[in-house]
Amino acid sequence: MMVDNRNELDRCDCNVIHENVVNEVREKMPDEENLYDLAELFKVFGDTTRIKILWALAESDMCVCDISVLLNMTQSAISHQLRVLKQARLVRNRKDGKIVFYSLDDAHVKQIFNQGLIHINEK
Amino acid sequence: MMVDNRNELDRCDCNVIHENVVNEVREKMPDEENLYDLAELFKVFGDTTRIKILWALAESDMCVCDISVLLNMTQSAISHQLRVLKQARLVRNRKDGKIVFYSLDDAHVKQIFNQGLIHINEK
DNA sequence: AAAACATATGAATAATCATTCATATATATT
DNA sequence: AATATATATGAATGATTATTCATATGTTTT
Repeated sequence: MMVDNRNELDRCDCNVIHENVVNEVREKMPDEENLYDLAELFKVFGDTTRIKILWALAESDMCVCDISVLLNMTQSAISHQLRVLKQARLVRNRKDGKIVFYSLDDAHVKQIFNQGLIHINEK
Repeated sequence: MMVDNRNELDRCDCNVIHENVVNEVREKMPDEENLYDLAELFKVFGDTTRIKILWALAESDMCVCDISVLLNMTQSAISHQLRVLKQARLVRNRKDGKIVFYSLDDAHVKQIFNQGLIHINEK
């Protein structure tokens, strides 16, 4: 009995229309892992509070309290988001007595943001 | 009676530590609207399925069915995500009979993705 | 030592959202 | 005309997550 080896997968409820296109694109797709990491990075950028924090830190190092005042949000909310940013290795912190200063830990953030703004303001 | 006009806001449960820093950063912050739009854009990028679709379309125009097969997902799931991408003006479509072809509607997407990959692979 | 302060964090809540399922629409084929 | 195909879409569901609240930790001041 012949095996059905068309490019038709169980999850897809339609037929392949352009098999060559699919195969060519498949070859050029980055690794699953890279695409996952990329989505995770953008997920971090996809929140107004975190965008604001990053933009602020691009201007100057700031302590948690300063950021809370700047964004008019509770210290707790800011601390939680700083943790997310730190886990994504987008910010780092240094302690000075009871004050903790945060700073940007990536030179590309501003560039990525500017690229995004270009898209937004284009149309 | 004196008005308390320190830079202390009701939402923040701590005192300003570096008022000058806060004021300087505040001046340089982009408009609230721009920051919101930026977060919205990155929110769209912050999903593996959408990242994959965009990356695929950067290689070649594809119909909905092709994309479903490529990503091994249902046509419905792909259609829903294509709608999100279209609303974000990241893709456009053209109809050819009963087939609908989607293509990238923005030249910067690939650049933004590459910047993101640089961050990911840096450390 | 006690009080005040800056920050961190766990649990709860509310909101958002990706996918699925069922079905609708539009076009092509028989 | 009837059937098959490609795509779109509304509702439901389950998962994720941003903020709040309460509280813990660590440091400084009195």
